[in-house]
Amino acid sequence: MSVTKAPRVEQRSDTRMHALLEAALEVFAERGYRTARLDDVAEAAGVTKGAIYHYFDTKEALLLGVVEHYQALAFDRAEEALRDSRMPATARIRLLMRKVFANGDPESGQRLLTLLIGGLAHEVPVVHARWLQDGPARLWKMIGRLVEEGKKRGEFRPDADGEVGARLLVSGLMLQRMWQQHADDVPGLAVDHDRLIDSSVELFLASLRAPSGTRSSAT
Amino acid sequence: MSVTKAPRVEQRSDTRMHALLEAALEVFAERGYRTARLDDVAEAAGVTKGAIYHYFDTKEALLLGVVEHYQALAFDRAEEALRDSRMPATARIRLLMRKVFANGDPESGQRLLTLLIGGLAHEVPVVHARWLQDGPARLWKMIGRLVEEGKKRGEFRPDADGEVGARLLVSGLMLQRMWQQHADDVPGLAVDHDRLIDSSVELFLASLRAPSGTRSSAT
Amino acid sequence: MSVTKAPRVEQRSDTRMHALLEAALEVFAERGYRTARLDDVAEAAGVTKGAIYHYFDTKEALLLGVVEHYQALAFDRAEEALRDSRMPATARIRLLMRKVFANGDPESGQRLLTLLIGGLAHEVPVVHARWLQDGPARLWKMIGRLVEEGKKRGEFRPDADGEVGARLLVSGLMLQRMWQQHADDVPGLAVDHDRLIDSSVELFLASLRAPSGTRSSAT
Amino acid sequence: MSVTKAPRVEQRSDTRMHALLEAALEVFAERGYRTARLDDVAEAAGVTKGAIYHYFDTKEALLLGVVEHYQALAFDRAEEALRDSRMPATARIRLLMRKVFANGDPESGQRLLTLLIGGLAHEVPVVHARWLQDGPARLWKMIGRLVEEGKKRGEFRPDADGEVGARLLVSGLMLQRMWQQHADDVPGLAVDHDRLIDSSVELFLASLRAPSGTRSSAT
DNA sequence: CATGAATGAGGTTTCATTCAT
DNA sequence: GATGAATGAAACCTCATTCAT
Repeated sequence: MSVTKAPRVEQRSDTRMHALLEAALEVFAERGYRTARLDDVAEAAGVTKGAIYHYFDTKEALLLGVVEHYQALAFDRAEEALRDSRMPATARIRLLMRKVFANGDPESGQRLLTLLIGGLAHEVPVVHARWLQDGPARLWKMIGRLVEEGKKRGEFRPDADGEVGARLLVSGLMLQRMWQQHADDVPGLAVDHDRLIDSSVELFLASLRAPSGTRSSAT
Repeated sequence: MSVTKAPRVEQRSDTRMHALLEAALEVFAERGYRTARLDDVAEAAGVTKGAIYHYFDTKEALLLGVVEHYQALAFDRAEEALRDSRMPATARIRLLMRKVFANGDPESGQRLLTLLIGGLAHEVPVVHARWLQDGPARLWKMIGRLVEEGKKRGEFRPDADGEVGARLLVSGLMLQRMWQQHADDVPGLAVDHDRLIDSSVELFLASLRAPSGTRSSAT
Repeated sequence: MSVTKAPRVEQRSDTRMHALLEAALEVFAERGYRTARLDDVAEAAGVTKGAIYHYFDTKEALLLGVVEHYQALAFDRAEEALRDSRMPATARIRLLMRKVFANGDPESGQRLLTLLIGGLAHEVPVVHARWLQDGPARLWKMIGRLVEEGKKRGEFRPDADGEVGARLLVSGLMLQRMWQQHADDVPGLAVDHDRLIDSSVELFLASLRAPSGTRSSAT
Repeated sequence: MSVTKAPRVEQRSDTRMHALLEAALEVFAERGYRTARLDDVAEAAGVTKGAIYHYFDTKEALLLGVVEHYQALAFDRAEEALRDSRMPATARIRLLMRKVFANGDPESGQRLLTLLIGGLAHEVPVVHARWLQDGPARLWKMIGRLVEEGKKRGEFRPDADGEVGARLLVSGLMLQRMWQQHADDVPGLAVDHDRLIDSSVELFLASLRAPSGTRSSAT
């Protein structure tokens, strides 16, 4: 009997946990971490404030939970993209960026970024630093490695500063995406989401590409 | 006591005002707008909390003062860069980006960005939206116009998405600069400041450049 | 599961009850009644919080249970001491105090006192008043009666204020015992437990004793 | 002008401070430290809750302020009693106990004891330990020294355990006094205040006194 | 009987803003 | 103009108590 009891509890716990993470992302991104009240999170999750404390010791722990959860999701997609193929670096970079930035739910992606890039640096420096290292920095290092591969294969010119390029691509897309959340308030801010990603990636690739005619010299 | 007060009210006011703006930038950027206490600003400016209310009606008004002051400074430099020359678009873009991002006091530039990109979106949406429009968006539109010019002159290939490129350049550099403030806590985050700007600009220009061999091969 | 439950409900109930009382004394004395959490009591008793409510309606009821249980224990010993003998008052007082204060488990005695003398007065006035009446006051009245007996037999001088003396003896010993729990933190606080009791009783008796040689002269 | 400003501020500050200390003693003793709400203290002092934080960083700091303030007052009286005289030890002990326990405001004395003996041990161990050391323990050591003097002069018998006696006297009186606050709820608890002190001291002295007629014969 | 998730009232602490001096 | 004491509205967190399973 105790065999069947445990799973049920886990099941329920997991469901609630998940609901809390979603609600927290929503509210934190909407209001900002500091500004957001736990009451709001609770309400969004359909529970009362106190219930949150069954799952997270502290407001900050809840935030950390959110960050880790969604970061893991994003990198699962990212690594899947890289594992799948033995395509040219160019194609793999395109795929990687699509997987990371153009996921099914653009809303939640924007939200997370708004939350993470914004205020967190001051409000919860530890969480912020951790995210910076395990998120953006990790991503541009992935791209950096693909660029190196591409250079070896002669796809890219050997003198391009791929590291900085990768940083620019990642940071630029992130900030643009975050700002899209304010598209309504700032005239001229909105861009089509797919155009943003595609053009950015193509420009990035173009900036690295070996000038035509010099294909196989280099390295 | 009233004898000495009258003569240089304006003078003293301006000095105090300036001291307050500097102190506010410092404290807001250090602690974040919400987290920062007016007591701290007052202390940094060498006055008492109540005195702030002689110059600014509200904490938010103080913030707005800071944003406008430093934004004006940045765009004075920017427009000076554009007005000065009739050089090729390539060169003008280089100059513009240098003026905006590589100003004499990298500290204060970083600080301002940290403040503005960060939490402000949630905490003071009005100020944030205003800055977004008058700052970053204005800058990438400037660049966008230069790109159009360059296309007309044959410096750039006509099919490049200059608008998105300009956005990426501006956003990417801003976010990278902001993150540099956390270089100590996140291993592998630091980049040389000049390399960041130079490489970014060169890659941006490279991505727009007409493919070698075609066109007239001019710089 | 329901197969094993029925047979020894009573048995188990009593055991659980007892475990709860012990655990509650331990936790209440350690942390204080208010500060102590029912979770802690439950954990110390090896059950879950909810289970407590099968035995006690309320936290306060649990406390009352503890007080009555241990108070009864103490007075069982006390009355046994008095019933046993027809000795001189002096000897009976010695015996009484030993039974009450020098019981087998000095730990639990201290704990109880710590709990009862401490904060209870404010936190649970009803329980406190009840304990005061049925515990200390009852004890010093017992002693008072023994003193009266002693006076009649000429063991004690008739003008001694036995009532106040008994109060002083009881209160003094209780508070000293309670404070011994902090012997580690306060230098110079510790005293040997037996010396405390013996010396106190002897001094009390000496203070009552008829002056030598002046047996019948009074005042 | 600044000459006259400072004193006035100090003056006001001191007055408020004092009002807060009095109010805090009142409320803490009435409700217990934990149970007491800062709102109540504020109300009793005629200010709002927030104002307390101008004078004390924390609820605990306020408590510490109260303890130190009233402890200092009590020991000022005590030391004055000892300094004044070259009387026999017997007389000095009587005077000391009177000064400490029978001060002009029996209410506030009781209150303080109620606060200090009660719950503090669990709730604010640091403050409690400090008080124990600087208050009761210090007092019974004072008495202990007087007893030693009295032994040298032949006032007291040399074999009496003065140390334990002093402890008993101090603890007993304190606890009795504290309990007097509940005299209304517990029948038979009340004693006349002066009788309590006088009889206690006389019994204490009697217990130490050399048996009549055996002045120099020792043990 | 036992569990443990959920509730919700309550209290300390912070800080922008006001105002008498 | 400047001061700084006072206000009072939030917001996080705790925990006794309930109840469906």
